[in-house]
Amino acid sequence: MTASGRANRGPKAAAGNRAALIRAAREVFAENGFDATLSSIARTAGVGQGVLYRHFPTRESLALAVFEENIAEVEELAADPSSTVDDVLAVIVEQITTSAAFVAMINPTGTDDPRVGEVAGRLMSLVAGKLEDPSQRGSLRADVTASDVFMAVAMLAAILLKTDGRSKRQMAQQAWALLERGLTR
Amino acid sequence: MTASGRANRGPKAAAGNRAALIRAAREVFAENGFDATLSSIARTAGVGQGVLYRHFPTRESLALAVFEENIAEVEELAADPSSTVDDVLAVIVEQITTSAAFVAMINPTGTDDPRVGEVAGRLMSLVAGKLEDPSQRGSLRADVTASDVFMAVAMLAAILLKTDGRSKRQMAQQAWALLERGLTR
Amino acid sequence: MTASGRANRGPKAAAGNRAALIRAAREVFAENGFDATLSSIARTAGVGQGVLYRHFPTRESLALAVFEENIAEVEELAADPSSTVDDVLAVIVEQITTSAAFVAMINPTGTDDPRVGEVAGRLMSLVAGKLEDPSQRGSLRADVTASDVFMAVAMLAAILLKTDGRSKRQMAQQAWALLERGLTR
Amino acid sequence: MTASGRANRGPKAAAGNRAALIRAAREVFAENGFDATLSSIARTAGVGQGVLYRHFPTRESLALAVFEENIAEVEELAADPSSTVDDVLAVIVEQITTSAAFVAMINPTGTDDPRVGEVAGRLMSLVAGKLEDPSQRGSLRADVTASDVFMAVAMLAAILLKTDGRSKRQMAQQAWALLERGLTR
DNA sequence: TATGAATGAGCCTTCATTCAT
DNA sequence: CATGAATGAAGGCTCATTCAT
Repeated sequence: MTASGRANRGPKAAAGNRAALIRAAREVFAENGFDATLSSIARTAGVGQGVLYRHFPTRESLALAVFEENIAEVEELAADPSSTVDDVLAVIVEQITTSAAFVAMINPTGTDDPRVGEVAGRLMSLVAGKLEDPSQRGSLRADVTASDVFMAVAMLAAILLKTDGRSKRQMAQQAWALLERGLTR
Repeated sequence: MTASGRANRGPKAAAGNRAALIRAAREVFAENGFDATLSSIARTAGVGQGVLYRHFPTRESLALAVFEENIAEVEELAADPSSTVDDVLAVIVEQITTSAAFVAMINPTGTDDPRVGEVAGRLMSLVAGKLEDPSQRGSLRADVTASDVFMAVAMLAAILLKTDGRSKRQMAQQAWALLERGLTR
Repeated sequence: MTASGRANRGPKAAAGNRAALIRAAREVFAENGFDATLSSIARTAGVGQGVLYRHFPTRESLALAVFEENIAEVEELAADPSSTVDDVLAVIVEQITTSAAFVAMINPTGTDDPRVGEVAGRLMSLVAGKLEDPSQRGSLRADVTASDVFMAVAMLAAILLKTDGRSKRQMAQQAWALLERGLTR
Repeated sequence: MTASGRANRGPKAAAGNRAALIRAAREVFAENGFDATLSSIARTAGVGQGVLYRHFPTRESLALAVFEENIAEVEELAADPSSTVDDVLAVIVEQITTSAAFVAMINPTGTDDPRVGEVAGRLMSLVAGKLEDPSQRGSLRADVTASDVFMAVAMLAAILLKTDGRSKRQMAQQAWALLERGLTR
């Protein structure tokens, strides 16, 4: 006989649990910031603590998983040569607005996990690539570098992380308007 | 039940302790953000927890003390009608670069202490006042509001908070250059 | 960061821990009053602080658990229409003698937990109900109210709380004799 | 030069300080119960912590001092052969109602201070003496002993200690009415 | 002798992490 | 493999007590 409450649904549930954890993490991170308690994530996902740790031994690895879905969307868009940096940024800004923890990745600080840097690097060079092609550069000023772009994104993320849930949308708009002005003409 | 490690250095130490606490707080806030642990501040200052609480009953009162001199400098400069918003911002940016937590004050979130809001408000209206006078407006664009200005400052602070000590100066320059471009023409 | 002294005895220990906590709480409450430190209860039970909080998130919930069986016994007896207030009081007095903190419940002061008031209210109206029926009133004087009865019980409990373990039984007898005389003819 | 705020008023102030401490203690004990913080007493008295400790090395010694004034009044009354135990009790009840900490003495528990027991004993034999003289016995029943009397007083005190300041007077009346009935016919 | 600052122990509470079942 | 209880470290805060001045 297994534990008590929820039954052990066997190996088949593993994939589902993983997905549920990612979904829960995205939600909880967005709600409470990147330093939300791991318990709350497990609870939201409807799984035990152990499952969380089995799938994601560290907070970063979890964030990474959350982030992978986001970066997939960004990379897909960027792969399309007809999209501009403006378009890519629009997506990123939208993602950050929804789930501020997305940033904790883009602006990797205080973490040792090398994969985090790797992912950030991937995004970075992706943008750098587009910047080099005038047709994909969008409205960004000529002297703006990928580093500038990421800094802008990081600043947006950082401020959203400290912004109350209700005001987030509005703050995102105001802040990005300012940053965009700084990046474009 | 008392003294075991550190000796009681007597009342004479009071002023020194207060100063040490402020110094430590400035350092720790800058390093770890406004939500650094008070214990770490006490530890850094080399005093017991009690001393911290005696001098600063709340986290806010400590922050207030830490930034008192910063604020004084800003207000002094702003009082001079021949100074522009640009000048004021230059000073603020410099202060933030040195001690990033200055912003936690300017962007008061999650605090009930009315004095914090009061100080933030003072700074805010100080800038607002200067913005209204064309001769003190400096190079800021016509549609830029005090709220925009503070948001920019908050973003700078937020990113510096996540920046490694050694890179701070450089990051501050790059970031502020971007933000300034967003605020000015 | 975890385990060092006591070993993790696993989930199987849960029921045992809960019981140990209740036992410890009963003992410690009786010894030191309702404002005993929770740490001492955890220590007495031989569990970590966390376990205590997991099982009983608040001091009140612990007290409630402690006195659940006491209350049950009282209510059961009271439900029998052939029992008198005298009988009910005899049981309560016996319980108090064993575990004085029982009263802290009956005389709810300084708590916001509605369940405590609810339980106290239940006991109170239970006695009040019996008082209204002459056949169940026992030997209590006609002008004695439920409030008088509970005050008497509270006084007994209060004094037992300050009485040394060895003398408790005797003190309980002497005190209740006096109080009973005050309540009856 | 002395410390900072209040000046060192020299040896002459000693007596005054002692009196102020006693007055403050009586007030604070009555307000917050016997476990009020010593700091609050010193503050109320308008003296430093050190002075409190100089005059009263222990909480008990302070209580003792507070009590001495009370017992003086009681002894004076009792010395008058025309007064009855009823009269004496009336005074004690009044004192307890005003300053519940008075009890902490009468029901000496959890203290090692021998003087406390001594004082309690003095009061006890004083009452015992009056009980032996029918003309001073008042309305107390024949089988009531001094121990019963003190137990009653202790119970009153104990319950008042847990009673909210505003309801004290009323509670005292109700409780004593009950106890008195138990002591008299 | 008085002052009041300093000290640290101790309680409360929350969580990351482990591990028996 | 999943569950969820157990553990204890850590941080916040309060106070009794000491002691330099």
